[in-house]
Amino acid sequence: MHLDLDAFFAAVEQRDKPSLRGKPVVVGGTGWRGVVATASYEARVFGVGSAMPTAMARRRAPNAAYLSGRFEAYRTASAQVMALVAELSPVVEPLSLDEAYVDLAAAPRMAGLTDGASPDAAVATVRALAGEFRDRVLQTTGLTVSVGLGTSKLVAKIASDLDKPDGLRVVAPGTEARLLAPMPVRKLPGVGPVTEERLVRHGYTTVGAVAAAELVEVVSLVGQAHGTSLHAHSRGLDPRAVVAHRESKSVSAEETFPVNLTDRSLLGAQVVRLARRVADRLQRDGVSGRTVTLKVRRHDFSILSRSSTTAHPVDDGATITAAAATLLSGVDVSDGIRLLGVGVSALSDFAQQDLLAALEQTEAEGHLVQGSAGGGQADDELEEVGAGASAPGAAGPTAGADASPAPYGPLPPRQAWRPGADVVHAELGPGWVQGSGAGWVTVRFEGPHTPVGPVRSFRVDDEALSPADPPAWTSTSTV
DNA sequence: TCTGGGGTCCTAGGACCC
DNA sequence: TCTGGGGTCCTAGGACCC
Repeated sequence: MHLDLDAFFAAVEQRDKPSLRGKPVVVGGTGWRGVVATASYEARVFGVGSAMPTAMARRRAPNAAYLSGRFEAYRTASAQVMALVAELSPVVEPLSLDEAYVDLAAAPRMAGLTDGASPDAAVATVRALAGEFRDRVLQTTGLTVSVGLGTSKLVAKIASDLDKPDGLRVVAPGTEARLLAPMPVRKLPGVGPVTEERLVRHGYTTVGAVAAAELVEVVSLVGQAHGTSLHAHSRGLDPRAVVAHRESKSVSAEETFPVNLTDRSLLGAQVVRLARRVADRLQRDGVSGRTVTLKVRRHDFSILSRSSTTAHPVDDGATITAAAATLLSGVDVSDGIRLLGVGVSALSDFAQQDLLAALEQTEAEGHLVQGSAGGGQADDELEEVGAGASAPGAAGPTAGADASPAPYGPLPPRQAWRPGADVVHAELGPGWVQGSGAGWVTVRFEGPHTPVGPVRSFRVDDEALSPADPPAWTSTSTV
């Protein structure tokens, strides 16, 4: 089974904000350089879609609500759904906050039905199971989910898209190739704009056309690995297993600036911030990595990357900053830098290493390893890799004090008063930010279980107004 | 209209080793 | 004396996904 929450971010917003139900809602970057993450179905009518620049969306749907997103609320809703998924089967592969594969062959309810002995019974059982699951998701989260079921990941994923939104589709065993054949090649996961163009240019417009081609022909068009899987997928074949626990292979942070940057000291300060974010997450996850990568998007939108690999894994901000700053020093920034990114890959399990190193050291020297939080590397390693840390603004031991001034331009609007954010007023209670600017915040006072609420405006520094946690959504059904 | 942020996987070339 | 073939690791770029 493949499941996919419908217009997930926008749906959570409409659930929690009664005044937005039935209205066009766009979640994503709300600044000049923002893009759309999710558009509600009402917004899609206007031609607004994912990955579209927000500026374009505003032209197409000027009356939509533009919200910057509340990831805490999305994470909570996602966790609730994933908990329900876990009741179906122990083998679940999450793809993102709103998508997952479930191996129903490992589900208790399917015992004895997946050996092909009785396809009809299997289809019936699977349909009932999926239907009940969808009911439970709606009941406990207030969200609709589309599910697809089939004999492989490929088929399940394509199926979940067919009856969207709020859909349930089962593709019976043996009917896969027939279902796929008339579809445009672009429908196959892994076929993007470039591959589509290449295939269509050679006459392969439908999945069936690819299925009828020789493997060597497909491989010659799109490459060995891609060609092999594409050819199999076109025939409805997909041997990939549902993998429950996938180790992450890289950790990165990147940021597009409001204006292009050419000043090296400003860029250096950004490298420090990004490296610190990456280090925090590495330490939180208990991993470290040997390869540090600097990503640069230039004024013309082209991307350049530079990487360096060290002998020992690193996870601390100062070391990652030093490596990234050295990489940046070799990049021409004179034409303007639009985005910087810092990443760490070639990850290894830090926690285990840490434990071992600490144990050895304790035994050998009779004291515990000292170091930064989560850091347990031998001191000489840190010195070796960190040597030559001459990054502009490279944080020394005083790092952590977060009182640094904004590195460029005017301060952005307070995080707490971004459009869509949850707030609470001392007298008027909970609400959410409709908009802010010119020293004022506009708040609508309503919650997931209230009627559409009233709007009031306040000075941005009004002490009665403060940021709030996302409102709790409680099941309305008693079934 | 002017393009986010977090990832994965693949390819190709060069260095190096046996 | 000039040269094979296979393998690993690293770097850079690119397609694709949500």
